[in-house]
Amino acid sequence: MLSGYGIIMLYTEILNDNKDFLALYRNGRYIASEYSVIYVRPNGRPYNRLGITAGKKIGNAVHRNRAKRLIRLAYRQAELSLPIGIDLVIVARSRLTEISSSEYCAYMDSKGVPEIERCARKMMKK
RNA sequence: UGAGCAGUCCAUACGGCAGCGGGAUCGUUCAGGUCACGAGGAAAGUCCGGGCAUCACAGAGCAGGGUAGCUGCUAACGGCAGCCGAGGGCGACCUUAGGGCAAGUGCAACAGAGAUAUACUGCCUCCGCUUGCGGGGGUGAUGGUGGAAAGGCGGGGUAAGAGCCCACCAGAGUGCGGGAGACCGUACUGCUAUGUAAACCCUACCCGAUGCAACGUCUAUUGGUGUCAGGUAUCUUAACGUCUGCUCGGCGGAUAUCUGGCAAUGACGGCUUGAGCCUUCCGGCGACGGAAGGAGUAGAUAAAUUGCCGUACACGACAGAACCCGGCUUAUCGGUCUGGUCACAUU
RNA sequence: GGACAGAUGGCUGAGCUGGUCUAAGGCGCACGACUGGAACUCGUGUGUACGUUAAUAGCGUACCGAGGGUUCGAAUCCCUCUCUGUCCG
Repeated sequence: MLSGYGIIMLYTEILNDNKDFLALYRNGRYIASEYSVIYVRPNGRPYNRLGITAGKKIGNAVHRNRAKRLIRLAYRQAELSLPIGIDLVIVARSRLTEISSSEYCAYMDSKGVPEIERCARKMMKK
């Protein structure tokens, strides 16, 4: 239903309200690595919501754009294997600009997705 | 051949697969297919100048801000071009906030006798006597200090000295000649005037304020808030509000309360063809102007150009549009071409 | 995106109508006094780098975010950058 929106394909909307970001930072679970920090929280909706943060620390506008692209790419590839009905915020870290996209996709496949699933399941039970 | 100077242009290229943004079109009302297009020379810093929009417009003055050789170019500029002066370089050429302290005021620490006017050490002379001291006068050459000591240097002159006089140089004024002008050249006069205006200031010229989160249209909720209109009560012709900060002046009577409308939220518009770019010709030393012809859809809104693979080489820097232009400044791996200069060699 | 502020020792914070006499003052730190021992209080000292030196002493030079300029002289005035922070109907 939201495919016309572009960036994200199937079940995902863009998260763009500052309140939602703050709520996730406070109440969500997080998975940290040297490339990124992923915040997860169930939202009780029939679709997912994704937010990306690329702060000033990462570098100039070119580097920030690259970080966002990499995260979007990785999310798109991992989307089908994710549970539906969660909010995600991915915060980029400065190491992310130094690696290639395949490296980050591999990380998401092997570690990111299972961790997100685990966190989501735990919080759903509550 | 080497060194160096000034400027122009380019910003890895090509192919394959997957993907993104708005648009057109097919299809159908919702998936999707097809097509072409899709970041920069600085998109940056926000340092200037405009366009555009809203507010205010009877204006006038002061304050405040900016610019600073001249002539031009331009929509405009603190930009650019040419020229002048000063400084640097053998040279091509480069640098230059470059009006006025000779209108007034201020400041100039320390040092030094003395800092914008003086007399410590001196030099000369007169008087007195205890004969190397005291007093009067002349002088600003000498000594040291300082960023700066009353134009500089040499000669004449003198008791000693001094633009007191003379030559040359620097500066000022006046006349004449040249130039569009900044200025340049020259003659005479006069006898000289410290630095600082990126100190106040003076002179000339320019400047209304706010910025696309401007602003316009539609729309949900109306409790408070703001604002506009009307009613009621109170106070009065001076206050208050507003017009840029102030003054004059103009406009609105003001405050409280009640009723009604509007605003916010969200969406859409503003949003991209523009003082635009390229080529040729004409005018101009040039910036630039004119004419003819040609090419050409970035317009997002947590924000689009990417990921992977292959080939080639110089192994790829700085860096991402957010209303739009003209500059300036700063960052930048390198490459390309053009025009001068100097040195050496050969002819 | 736009409009504005600021940057001074380890920390805080004056100096910003240029002057050479020290970059005030407070906190902190070190040492000493007070005490049986501490705290409080009082006193003295205390930035960094380089050079000199046997030397941790003393002396000299430089440094007020960075780099230029004006000036005899700059923390102060002017210009260009860097960084930090604030505001937006």
